[in-house]
Amino acid sequence: TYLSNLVIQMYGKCGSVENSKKVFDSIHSKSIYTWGLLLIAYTSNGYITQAIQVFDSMPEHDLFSWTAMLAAYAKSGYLQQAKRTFDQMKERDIVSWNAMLTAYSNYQLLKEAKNTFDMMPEHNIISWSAMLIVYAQSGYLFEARDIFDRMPERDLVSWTVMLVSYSENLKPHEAKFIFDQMPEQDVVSWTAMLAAYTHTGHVEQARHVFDSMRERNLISWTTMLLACTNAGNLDQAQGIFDSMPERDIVSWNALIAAYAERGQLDHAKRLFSSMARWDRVSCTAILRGFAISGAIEEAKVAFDSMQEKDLVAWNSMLLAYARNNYLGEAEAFFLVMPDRDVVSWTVMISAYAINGQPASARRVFDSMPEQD
RNA sequence: AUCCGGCGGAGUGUGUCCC
Repeated sequence: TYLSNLVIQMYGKCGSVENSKKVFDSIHSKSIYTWGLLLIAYTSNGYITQAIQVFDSMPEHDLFSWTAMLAAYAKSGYLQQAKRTFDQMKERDIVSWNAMLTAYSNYQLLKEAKNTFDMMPEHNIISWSAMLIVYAQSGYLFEARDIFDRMPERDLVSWTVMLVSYSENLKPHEAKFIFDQMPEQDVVSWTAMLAAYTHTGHVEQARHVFDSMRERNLISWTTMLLACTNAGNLDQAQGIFDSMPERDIVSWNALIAAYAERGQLDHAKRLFSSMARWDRVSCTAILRGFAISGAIEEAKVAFDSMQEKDLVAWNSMLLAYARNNYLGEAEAFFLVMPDRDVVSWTVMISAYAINGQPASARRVFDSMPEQD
């Protein structure tokens, strides 16, 4: 059983949840600890349905399983369920409080995050970091900095969070200042610094950071690739891509999107067809390339080929119709969309407005449920 | 034998003056 537990955990960490389950099933006397391992195998690989099943089948729950379930709900987009789980807990420790807090932080619910923070019996470095993030992401950079200054202790992660906060608010110089002050740096903070320059179009500095890194991983390489594409240096980006020691679907998608955005469909298609597999980001990127080139039918093919379409994909297809003056198709498409957000409405309304049909624009505008 | 079941940090796709 000792060994079996280890094996469940090992498979879980490798993403082989089926194997975790097999080993689990082969164990006769399952401890709460064993149940917990299977639960984590599912939650950490995004299998929310199976996680719920395991949770509901467990003979008893401890703090670990409650907290794991709470976090799993939050990560899968079920914030209400996460909250309900939290409320049902008989006892809570700082980890479960933090899980609830970071859930709110991830959903950018500043008020709820702050309430949770204030209600917690104690705080640790993770609680402070979560608050820092939610303030920074809500645009309250000064408050975020204040939290950083008031934190009782800081570690590598808190320093990096502060750096990223400046980066996300497009303040690369402040980010660099933090970077230079950090007691130590690792590949994550280096890459965050690289990203700060990338987002703001400082290719030279990005290049300098990249060249100074003593360790690089996939993410660093992809960020450098983006620094080139953002500056319009697609040849350099391709060069980076070609010299990457390894590539994953994100790096492929990044380069495809860059070609697609500039209407370099031949390059985009060449890459796309060389990929081992596609996800909805790849498909949406190539869709956009078709749309920009006016190849509306091929765009639709790309759209239809997507396994799971999200709102971004739907909006991209809507925009493909709208930008190519297929207004009738656009509205028909708009009406069958399973979901609409402010982007969908904006695209639809401006499609009519740009085409000199203010009455139709107005009609769509007035049919919006909430006019934000 | 420091770590070794639950919480925090970096990369890809959609609209938004003008261009």
